[in-house]
Amino acid sequence: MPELPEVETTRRGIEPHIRGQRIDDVIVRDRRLRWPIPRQIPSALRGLTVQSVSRRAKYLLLDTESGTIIVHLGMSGSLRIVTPQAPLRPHDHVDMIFANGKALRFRDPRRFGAMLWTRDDPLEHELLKHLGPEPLGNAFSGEHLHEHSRGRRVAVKDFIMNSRVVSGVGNIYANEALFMSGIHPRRPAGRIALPRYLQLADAIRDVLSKAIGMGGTTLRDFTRENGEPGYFRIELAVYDRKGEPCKRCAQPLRLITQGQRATYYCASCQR
DNA sequence: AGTGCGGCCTGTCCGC
DNA sequence: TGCGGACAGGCCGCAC
Repeated sequence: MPELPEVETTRRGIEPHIRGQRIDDVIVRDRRLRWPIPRQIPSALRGLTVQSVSRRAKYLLLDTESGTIIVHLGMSGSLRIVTPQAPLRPHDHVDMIFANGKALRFRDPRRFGAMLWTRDDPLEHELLKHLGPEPLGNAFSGEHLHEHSRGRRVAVKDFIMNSRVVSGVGNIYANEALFMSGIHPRRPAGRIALPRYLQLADAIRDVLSKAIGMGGTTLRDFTRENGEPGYFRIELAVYDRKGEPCKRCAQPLRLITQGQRATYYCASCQR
């Protein structure tokens, strides 16, 4: 479900409610996520104060004075600000109760998400330390993509979805960015010249920024911290539009499979 | 080293 | 109406 814009939308939504707030309690109803929620999480967190909510790739980092809660939403996770009395829905696995009377509620039907705890630098955590540059940060560029793709035969779509190359580019936005830059998703990454990578990097930045500005994309079930959907869906040019006319040339869009993921593209605009 | 899969889970939708 | 199968926004870990 959530890609980088949806995670960033969540971060912006929850931070004002929990920043500076003391954690009074943590209720774990089901610890079976991708990795089990550590047993010490409730006792370790009780009494700590959330200093800030930051993001690295699709990981949310709730920083406290003595450690960091690492949250990943996986395919179906969401975080919402509720009152602790709000009725529970299925798959509401965790509540963090704050001193201001609000609760941060973690829901994840498919349980591909994660909630972990580290007292060390979270960026050095095994899950985060090999991540490539942030696509909206200064270290990401067309030159970076060009340099790291030399000699590689992997399809460019899989290449930009590799989190060691650039972090946080998921399936929807990979499809969109390749359309925007006119690159065929199956083209081998090593056979794309620098000017096209400059365009692709621009497209990745643009599509992610714009989606964040619109509160992310809601296809099926993404909801923000307040339960609202994201509005970027109406801007999607190719994703989930099989057979519909290309917005540029009106040819029907195609759907193929790459790495067990859906790829949508225009066969005449993308080469 | 780079590449391509299988697998983790539940919910939903589609065709029969 | 019921049922099986395919599919879904992520990503680790393994075999080659």
